[in-house]
Amino acid sequence: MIQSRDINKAGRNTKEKILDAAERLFARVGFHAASLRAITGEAGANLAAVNYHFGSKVALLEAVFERRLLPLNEIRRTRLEAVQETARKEERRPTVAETFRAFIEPTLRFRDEGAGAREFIALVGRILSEPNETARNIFIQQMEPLFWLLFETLHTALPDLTQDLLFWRLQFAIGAMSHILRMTGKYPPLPNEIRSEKDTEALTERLIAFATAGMEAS
Amino acid sequence: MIQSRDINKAGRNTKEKILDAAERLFARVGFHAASLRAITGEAGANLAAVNYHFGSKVALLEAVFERRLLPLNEIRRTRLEAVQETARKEERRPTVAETFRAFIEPTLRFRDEGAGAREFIALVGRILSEPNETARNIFIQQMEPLFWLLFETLHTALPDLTQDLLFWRLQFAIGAMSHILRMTGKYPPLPNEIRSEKDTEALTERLIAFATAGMEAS
DNA sequence: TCATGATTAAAACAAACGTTTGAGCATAAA
DNA sequence: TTTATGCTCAAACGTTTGTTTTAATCATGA
Repeated sequence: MIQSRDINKAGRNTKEKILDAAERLFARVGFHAASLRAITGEAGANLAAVNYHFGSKVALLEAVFERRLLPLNEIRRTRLEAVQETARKEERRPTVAETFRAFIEPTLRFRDEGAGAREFIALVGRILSEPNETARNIFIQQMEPLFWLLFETLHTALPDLTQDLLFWRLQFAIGAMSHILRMTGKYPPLPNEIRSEKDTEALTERLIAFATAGMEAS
Repeated sequence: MIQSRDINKAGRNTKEKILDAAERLFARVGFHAASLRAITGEAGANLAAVNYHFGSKVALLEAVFERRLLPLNEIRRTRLEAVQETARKEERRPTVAETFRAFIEPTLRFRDEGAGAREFIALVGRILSEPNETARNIFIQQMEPLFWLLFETLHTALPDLTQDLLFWRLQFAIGAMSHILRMTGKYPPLPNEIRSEKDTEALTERLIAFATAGMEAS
């Protein structure tokens, strides 16, 4: 009875299968357009299972976030603090490149930790541009402390920039990142002669280089 | 009878009021979430008027696009071609900065051409990240030739970049631009001590500087 | 003045949505 | 066995969606 949740494998599997399917569909078609019938259908579960296990659709979205965003944010927070700590010990300012690397590398690397993680990363990019406020607010709420840690680190890296200018340039960088996170597969107008670079590591380096140069623009 | 559409002022006003309201609501809540009842309600028109005047909801979206996107794209195309022409006459390569200026300046300036235009620009940013394919495809279809003109101009400006690298950096820049186009009002986690820079011209310069530096990153 | 076509109004349509209900089934504790 | 609990299931709930229909209203040319 106490650990019935762990013993009842059917129940646990249903809950996780719903989480997986929701992650996939939220990322692919957005929160609003992903119906509970489509989610439970893909999960092989009953329609009522969502409201039984999670309470509501938005609670399901929160659960999808918490399962992956908390660990991911923990990694990014740790790496950002490590950048600050290292720079402090070496009595220098953190560089913009290493700051962005601490943030971007774990984010894009997350894509290679299994199919579900890849869908989740696309979901992050998708939610950042969701028109629906309830969906976006859930995400922003979990993101805001990390955003300001990133902002603060960049501020010490670029002390000559006004906070106003720094804020907007960071928004540009976030826009660039979330845009490519959203780009799953056939997204852009497809170039035929251009080989689409799927390699995560190469894309990471390119994004870091782009964002760093943009932040440091004279 | 022949020009009854022009004579009947009530009808013309209804059609345009619907276009205005649709523009506003599509930008604010997205295509999917903007119901025809909300649109016609805000326009002060009857629900059936949309299907009478436009045929369907997606046709309404197309009409909203065509009213403003065609003139805007014409301006951007002309300016991009002028950049190429000027560089050719002066026997030099176009610069990245003037290329981006030709594209970004008309886009953001469009915001100051009345309230409706401002909503439309937000809509452009919104549609670029719409999960709904039908909505996005309508936009991409009208955008694609301009995208490749921009790509080609940047390619001559940066001949040392591989097409693959250029493509991705341009995607980064587009992501940055569409992100701020979407940022109407209270969008980002609001900084209190940071004065939000609303001035279009200043924002344009900042975006051009950021994108240019990113494209030219070593 | 009358007829005609354009436009609006109100109502209804089927479909899809999130959510709720209550019965049924399994398993563990008493 | 009996009781209780966790879970699944089919069915229905009331809304809301885009679209269609039918009748009424309006402006205009003959």
